[in-house]
Amino acid sequence: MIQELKQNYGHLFEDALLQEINEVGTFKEVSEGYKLMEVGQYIKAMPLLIEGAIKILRDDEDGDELLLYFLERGDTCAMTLTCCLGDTRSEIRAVAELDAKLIMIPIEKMEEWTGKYKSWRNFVFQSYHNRLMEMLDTIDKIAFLKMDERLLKYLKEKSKIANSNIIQSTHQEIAYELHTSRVVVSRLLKTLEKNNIIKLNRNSIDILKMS
Amino acid sequence: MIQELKQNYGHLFEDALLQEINEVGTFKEVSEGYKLMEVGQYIKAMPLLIEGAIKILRDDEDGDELLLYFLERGDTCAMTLTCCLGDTRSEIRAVAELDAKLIMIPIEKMEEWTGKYKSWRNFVFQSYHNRLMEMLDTIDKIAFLKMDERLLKYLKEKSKIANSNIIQSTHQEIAYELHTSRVVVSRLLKTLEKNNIIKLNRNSIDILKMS
DNA sequence: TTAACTCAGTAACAACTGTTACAGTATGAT
DNA sequence: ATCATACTGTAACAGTTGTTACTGAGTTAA
Repeated sequence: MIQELKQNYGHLFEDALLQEINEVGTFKEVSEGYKLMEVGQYIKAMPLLIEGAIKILRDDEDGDELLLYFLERGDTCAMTLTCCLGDTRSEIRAVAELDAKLIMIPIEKMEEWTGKYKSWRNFVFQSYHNRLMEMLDTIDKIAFLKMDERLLKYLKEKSKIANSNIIQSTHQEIAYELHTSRVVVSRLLKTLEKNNIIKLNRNSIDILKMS
Repeated sequence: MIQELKQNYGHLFEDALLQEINEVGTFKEVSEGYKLMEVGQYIKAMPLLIEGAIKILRDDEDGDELLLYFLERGDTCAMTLTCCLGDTRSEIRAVAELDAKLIMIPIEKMEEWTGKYKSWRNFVFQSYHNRLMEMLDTIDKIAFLKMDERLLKYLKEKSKIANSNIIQSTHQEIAYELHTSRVVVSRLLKTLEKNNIIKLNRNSIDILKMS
């Protein structure tokens, strides 16, 4: 495991810390769609993402959902960090967007390392910072943009994460993540296709213009 | 200053830290409406709120705005924390919601103290946690609630912050903070009045039912 | 090849929100 | 008292989004 760790986090952490991570961390490999975290679940470990992508979703009590943001290589889940402190339950749901490789750190180490390693502390602060910025961005989108703009941004983000111009999703799946209905998504996608921005196929969408 | 510091933060921080805060912090008293932070401004100090309340607003490029959340006694601004790290500009606007008393800490101390004092570290983490939870709450409101529910929640929050059943705002001011139009606010408020939930006056609203 | 199922396209309509316009009332300044 | 201004109420309408219903085209399994 140590080589993948060094590759992704070597520039961030000092050797002693990398050594400790290697000792206490457990390697985990999950496939696309794997549920890493459910709402209400207690958090026992903190993930360091080595490869792949994870999507973070917010659920409300009526079963509605909304995509908050994606995590990529080098990221960790700030929600996990934050939950460790209060020993509270998860407020969000985490699902593998792509096949992913993770190192799971027992939460007891969290506090120990924040005192011991400056690099760890900075990593944690930086993670909080990134996540707050993502949340702000999410708020901007739902507060200030109309559905057609949100949809287009969503498609571009998905495309970037998957590193492909082809998005493998049904209209229904997109509707869930944007918290709207399938019919609305179909309608807006059709308009995007008419404007030669995308091409629609069954179960997939080609992005033609990345502008 | 030391007595107000001890009163509000004495249970959180050890004496040595309180002493340091007292030495390097500067006391600041501002009145309602005072702009503590504009978008794009560099951040030179971190505020510890002693008394009063501060509202945190998000602006978009078209001059539209949206209320994110309120800070109260004992809170600090996580956005400030986060900006200190990257030496970046503020992403938000902060305005005194009520007359407020603050202690301003030079940002150089931030990192020094996170290494030195466990209580400070925990305070900073807890602040991040609280702010992330507030942001989640804000997202819930704008994503899952209709305008009438958002309006009612807004009124109740304002009332709680001001510690009064009377809200001193015009419909236009409310419209700005909810990112909608004055006419929509007037319309929905009228409906709330018809349902005996509020009473409307010029420049103020009485909340009748707090349920 | 059927049958069952999933997915996408479309129309018609409803609900909610945003916009424009105008009227009336309260407030404060001169 | 008069005037200008700020605030609120209301109507009429437009635009966006959400809902229901139905159709037909792919896909998969028996």
